[in-house]
Formats: sequence, structure tokens, C-alpha cells
Amino acid sequence: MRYWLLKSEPDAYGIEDMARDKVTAWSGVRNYQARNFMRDQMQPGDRCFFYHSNCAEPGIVGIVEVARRAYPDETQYDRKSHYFDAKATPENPRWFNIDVRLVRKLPLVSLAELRKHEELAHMRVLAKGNRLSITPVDPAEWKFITGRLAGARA
DNA sequence: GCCAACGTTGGC
DNA sequence: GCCAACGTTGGC
Repeated sequence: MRYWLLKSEPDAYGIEDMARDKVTAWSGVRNYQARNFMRDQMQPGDRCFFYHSNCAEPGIVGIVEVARRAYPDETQYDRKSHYFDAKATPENPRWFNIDVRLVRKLPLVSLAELRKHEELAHMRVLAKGNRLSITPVDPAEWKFITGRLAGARA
């Protein structure tokens, strides 16, 4: 079992949407590295931090788990979708998504907080210029954040 | 709104 | 295969 971090813009789909839906398709990912993580590595039961990006208070706001292994992303075939891809066909899908299920919401662990800790210095999501929306998280980093940071404030 | 960093595209 | 141009991401 592995650990990951999933970014989402709260204006598009935030932790409150996740809390309402309980399970959702993590569709619309249009980056090959992120796709490959989903398609080749992410397994049911893997745990992921739910991270709010591109917003006033970027940071970790919850935990979700992989509920279904990767399958072709339906939005790639939908001409009306923002995520439509003319080069994708059902015979030759280009994009894949997993499903995720809410485990729990967390009190915000902000980006600024994450950056304070030497133990997290090598987190992929903190690397300069990082834009990848799905990144692996080391077990030690996961343990540090869930044990020492999450829930540390009221 | 700014802008650095990145990924993709397409001409050559 | 190179690389400039372009569009996007995302913190600030």
C-alpha cells in the first residue's frame, strides 16, 4: 500500500464536495506523469492526502483512499466536456482515472506549515516549480503529517 | 494580477 | 531531435 497527494482547486472540487459525494471519479487529469501514477501504481486501499491548490489557503484538508483501480476517463470522449480529447477513442483510451472515497476531513495543514519541517523537506509537492497534481508521499512523511501535524489545532 | 516554472506543440 | 513559442499551474 502506497501514499499519495492529490491536488484539487476548491473552486472546482473541494473537500466539501468530497464530503458530500463520499466517492468520486478522479477524472479530468491531463498530464501523462499523473496518469501513469493512476494507471500503473495506484491500488485500492492506497491512502491520499486531499490538497487544496490555487486558493487563499493552500494545504492538506483531508484524507481519501483509492476505491477503484484506474479505468478509462469518460470525459475524454465527451465533445461537450472541457476535458474532451479528439485523439482518444474507446479502443484506444488515452486518459485514465481512479475513484476515491473520503476517509476523513482534516483541519487545514497549510503549505506554510508543511514547509516549516525538516522532516518534509523532500516532499515532492514542496519542490520548487512542482505542478504535478498527483505526487507520491513517503510513508515517513505520511506518518509525520498524520501524527504530528493533522489535528494539532482545534 | 504577477510571474516563474513547467509541459506540450509544431516548424525546421 | 532541437528548441522557441505558447498555454497552464499555482504561490504570492
